[in-house]
Amino acid sequence: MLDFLPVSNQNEYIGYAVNNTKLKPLVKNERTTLSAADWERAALDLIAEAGMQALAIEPLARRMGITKGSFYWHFSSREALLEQALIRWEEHDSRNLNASLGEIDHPRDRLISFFRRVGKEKLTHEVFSELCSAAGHPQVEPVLERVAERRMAHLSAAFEEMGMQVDKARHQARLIYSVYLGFLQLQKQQQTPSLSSEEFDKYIDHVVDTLIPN
Amino acid sequence: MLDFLPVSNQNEYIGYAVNNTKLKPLVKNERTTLSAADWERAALDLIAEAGMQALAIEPLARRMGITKGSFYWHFSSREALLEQALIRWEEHDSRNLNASLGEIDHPRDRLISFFRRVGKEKLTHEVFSELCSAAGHPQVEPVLERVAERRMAHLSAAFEEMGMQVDKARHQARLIYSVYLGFLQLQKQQQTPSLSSEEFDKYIDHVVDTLIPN
DNA sequence: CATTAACCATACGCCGGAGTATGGTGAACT
DNA sequence: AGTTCACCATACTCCGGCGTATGGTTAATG
Repeated sequence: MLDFLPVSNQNEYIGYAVNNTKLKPLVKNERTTLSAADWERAALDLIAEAGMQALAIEPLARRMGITKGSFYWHFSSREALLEQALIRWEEHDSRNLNASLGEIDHPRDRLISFFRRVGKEKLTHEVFSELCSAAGHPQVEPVLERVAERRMAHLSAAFEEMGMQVDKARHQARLIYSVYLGFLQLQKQQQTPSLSSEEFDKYIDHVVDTLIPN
Repeated sequence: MLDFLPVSNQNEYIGYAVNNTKLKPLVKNERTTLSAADWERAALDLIAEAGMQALAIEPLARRMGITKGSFYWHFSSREALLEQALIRWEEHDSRNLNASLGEIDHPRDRLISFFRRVGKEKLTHEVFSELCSAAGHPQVEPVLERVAERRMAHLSAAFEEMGMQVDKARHQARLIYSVYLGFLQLQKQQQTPSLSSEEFDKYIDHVVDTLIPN
């Protein structure tokens, strides 16, 4: 299970739990107290599994073996939880993008790695996929827009580095990003080869061949 | 407003309304009785506007200026309505696909027209877009699978006609269909050029150039 | 003209999730 | 030792959609 923003809780919430109670890792605990971050992570897990419409606070609480009473101490509403969870996810995704594409020298390899990444980082992608299904949701929409902008900027930059003129690079970036989105959609429909088969590899090769120059 | 399966109501429902009451177009009517087909069309309209999760029977009834009492005469449940509405939509879409692609001679033009179709037939595409957001829904999933299969078969056939070997044609079809799905997604995120601008046309040209040989 | 059948309205009970109120508990500090 | 505070449980109310029951209305028909 990924962690989504490991520590650095300087901005934890507005004025609530800090949960620094782990100065001494007590003996019989392992039933310590929950923090807002725990709820956010659980929310993202649930979204990944069951989609946005399944994000209800009571089922979530049941799933965590706890009651609503806890939730409404950490958050003022369901909306607030979603907001924080989305922020957490977006930050995580943004860092991820830089980490996995920032340190690859050749732009061609960067582009290829963009596709290969679909298989890795499952949770992040599952969340993303569900968020895409919830475009139109007022809280989700701006997130998707920013993420798309960021990713397409990366792609576009890579193409420019490969000597493509700006307009064409933009178009190509949009095109590739569309392919990526469409792939996620087909994946949700179980209409994509099993992701680690040779069929899949051949398809990826085909995509790379037709979409990435050189 | 499109009609989705105009007449031919031989299979109207199981044994219910036939609604042939319009033998004499009476004078003061225009407040005639509703049929199951009316509910199905209204359901599709609602899905197109607000998505699957908004398909609730009471709001739908309000929207139609009527009450639940009518609905439960025509249908046994919300699920039954959805089922019929999806059947209606799928048939309509299937006929549409053949109509708009079946009579174009050159396969290249057929492929190009596949993209241009996104702009036309708004309602159908809006419904489709919302259905995509509801992949995972047990009643929607099989529909999406069949539709994807049908469309990719068309695309694949066109590429083969252009002299492409079978495997490559399949891959290319999947690729193009992915682009199409991704485009719909970006459209829902309002991140696609305004659909009738030159920006849009240039993008389409770029797509056609890089994805369609010759 | 009375009856039947198609169609719709009204009124109900049920369920599940959102919030609220309030009280309980354990650890930490004084 | 007692108070405080962070955290959680319990028990409500409210709301909106689902499905049912039942009765009303209208048109066709014998």
